[in-house]
Amino acid sequence: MPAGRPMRADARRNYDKIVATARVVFAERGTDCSLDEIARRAGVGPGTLYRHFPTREALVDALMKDWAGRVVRDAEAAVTADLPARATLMTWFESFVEHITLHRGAAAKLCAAMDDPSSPIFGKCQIMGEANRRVLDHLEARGELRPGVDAQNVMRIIGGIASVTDSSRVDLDVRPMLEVVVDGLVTD
Amino acid sequence: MPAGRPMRADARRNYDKIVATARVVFAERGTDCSLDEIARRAGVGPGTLYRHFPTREALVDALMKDWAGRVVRDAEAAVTADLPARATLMTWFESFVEHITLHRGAAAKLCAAMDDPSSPIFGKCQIMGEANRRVLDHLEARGELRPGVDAQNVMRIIGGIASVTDSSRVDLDVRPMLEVVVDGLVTD
DNA sequence: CCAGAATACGGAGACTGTCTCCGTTTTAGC
DNA sequence: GCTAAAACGGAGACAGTCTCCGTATTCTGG
Repeated sequence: MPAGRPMRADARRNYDKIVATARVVFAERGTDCSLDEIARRAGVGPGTLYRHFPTREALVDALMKDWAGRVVRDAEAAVTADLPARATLMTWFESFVEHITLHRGAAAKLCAAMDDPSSPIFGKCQIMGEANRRVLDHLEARGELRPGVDAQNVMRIIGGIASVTDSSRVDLDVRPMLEVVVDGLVTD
Repeated sequence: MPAGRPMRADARRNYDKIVATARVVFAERGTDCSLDEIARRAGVGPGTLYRHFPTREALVDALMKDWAGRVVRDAEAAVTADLPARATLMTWFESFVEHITLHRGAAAKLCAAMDDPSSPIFGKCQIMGEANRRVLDHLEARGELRPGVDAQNVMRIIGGIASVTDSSRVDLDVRPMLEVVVDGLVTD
């Protein structure tokens, strides 16, 4: 991002207050909570919130500041652990699901943004996509992946599992589902 | 459903008008359109709509009157065609996705209702679940399915793929994704 | 066929959430 | 300090959900 000139002190203060409050409220009520409530609890007017974050996704994006680093780190860890393909994929996919379901409702938003370059969180999807490709390429190079598998589609499948799990009333275990996908990806 | 007494003539008339209009508006704008708009276009007051259909899902459910029959028929067809496991699953899963994405936004609602007996469309999920189990049981009996696969989870995975596809801005082909899942389900 | 009871209608409006506009306040730079 | 630029914040427009209750329609039995 172009630096522009530094933010004015009050702007910076409010920006930070909003982000901090959003983190709390998103955790409490999920990503679809009222934005005006966040503004109220942050002690700013709604106008201030919307000036800093024109859309809900822009706010979600701001919360994911250090998220990208964690994603890349986990992908790298899965690769360097140098385990059998099945274990590598399971580890990575579990991380994937965990990252994408940080807040309730986030998974569906991320999935929807995967093919929407105009979305503020499209960049995050790209990062996720690159991390995912990193893992798959590694396995492919070792011939442990079935040919013709598109990394983007793998991301969609795992994203779908995460979304469904996230929107379910009950607490589901994603691993059996991930195992099916893993079995569908590895060569035997 | 217990018959109760027959509906009053005007009630029946309005009920039918609302359902017919909802079919049109859902097709135009998806399952998340304004319910008041449906009422307006059906020429009834909002009160009337909400009396007949207390929730949006109750209305969705009413639209799926003949849906259940089609689902069961397709599952049966996939079984009786007696094709190899891969082809059977692909055929069935493609039908599954088609049925669950009848209207934009429907897939996510169906998935969320899968584990929510209080949802008006829970019954539809049950039907879908039984149809799906029917197909999987058939393959399992022939030893063409990997052991330990839970039909409910398969439904969630396919539902997830459908949801993600449905919410995507671009027009995706689900088949490559379904193929991964199929590969993960069949014995080689 | 008509009167009365039962049922259903419908729309005004309460409520909640989104988002904007613009008069007022705060900050930064000189 | 003074001024211009930047940011604030909250009133309020707008849209969607959903309810309440006075009014209208339908059904029933005499």
